[in-house]
Amino acid sequence: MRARAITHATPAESIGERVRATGKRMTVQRRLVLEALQQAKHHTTAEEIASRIRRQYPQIDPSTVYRNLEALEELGLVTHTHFEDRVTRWHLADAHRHGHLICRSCGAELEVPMSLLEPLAAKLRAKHGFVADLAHSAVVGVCSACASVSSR
Amino acid sequence: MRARAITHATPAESIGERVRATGKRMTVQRRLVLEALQQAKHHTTAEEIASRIRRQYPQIDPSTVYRNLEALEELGLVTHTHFEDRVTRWHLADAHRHGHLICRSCGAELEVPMSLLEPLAAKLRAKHGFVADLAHSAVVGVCSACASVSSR
DNA sequence: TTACCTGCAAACTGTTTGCCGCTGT
DNA sequence: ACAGCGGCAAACAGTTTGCAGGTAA
Repeated sequence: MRARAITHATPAESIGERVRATGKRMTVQRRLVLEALQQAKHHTTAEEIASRIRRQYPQIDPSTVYRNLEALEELGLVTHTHFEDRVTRWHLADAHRHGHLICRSCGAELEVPMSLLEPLAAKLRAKHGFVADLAHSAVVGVCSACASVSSR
Repeated sequence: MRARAITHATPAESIGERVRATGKRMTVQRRLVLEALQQAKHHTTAEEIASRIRRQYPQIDPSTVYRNLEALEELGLVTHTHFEDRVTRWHLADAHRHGHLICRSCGAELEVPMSLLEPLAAKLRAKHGFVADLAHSAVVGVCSACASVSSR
């Protein structure tokens, strides 16, 4: 058995196959984008991905990162979410899905299990036939620490 | 009793008072921004506000609109929400609050009563002490029409 | 060999900022 | 009178696009 540089839920080989199966190619840059996403574990920004890649591949261009993220998202391998700023966060599609709570006062990020958000999704589906993706945008509010300070 | 140009829940006079009470001023441009927000009823963008004002006051500058929206938000007279694009939506703070559902397939916008979202907010408050503002960001997903098409 | 993909440079959108003269209070 | 405010122009961040040469399959 061949040694693997990457030990992850989805082996690099099958990702390569999925990419090639659609007529797309597995380039060095595309692999590096995928590796950067795996190493980050949680959500990252395109800029973070670019600068991480730049360490071993300095000529990487931001536009290449963006184009790859878009291509990989089309293949269903990558998804993105929105926080409170203007920056898109990216992660592997098979990564552990969860909701995000963002404190508008201190910027703290909390993660909550999807099971907590699911009842609302079920209600929206039942009442409006709307299939909500509650992990797509962070929930904005005030965290417990900031709330207790401001209520004094 | 004096006739009012604006008939709205919050009379223009008291808005002017609230503005002046904090050392800020009620300028022509600021009044026009407020009027544009009232006329739009629902969420609008800064650019929409600017172009609406431009009809009767052509020299208005986008930066003036932004600065006014920011100032009025500080006073609690105006709030903003985020949809799926990169554009901020603005509305009067006393406007009817509601949640937004945005279809990522056809772009349709649905409004839902806050009462539907409230149970989740209550849960987040109870479990995490997090005071969620569920009207701040639209809920992204797939509307019933698009969902039924794509599931065939 | 032929799409697909890359790096580079330039454009683009929504928004912010510095400056300086004007104006509401 | 004087701090707040407006218009203008320029800067800004994040992202997208056109191009021409390079490379995976």
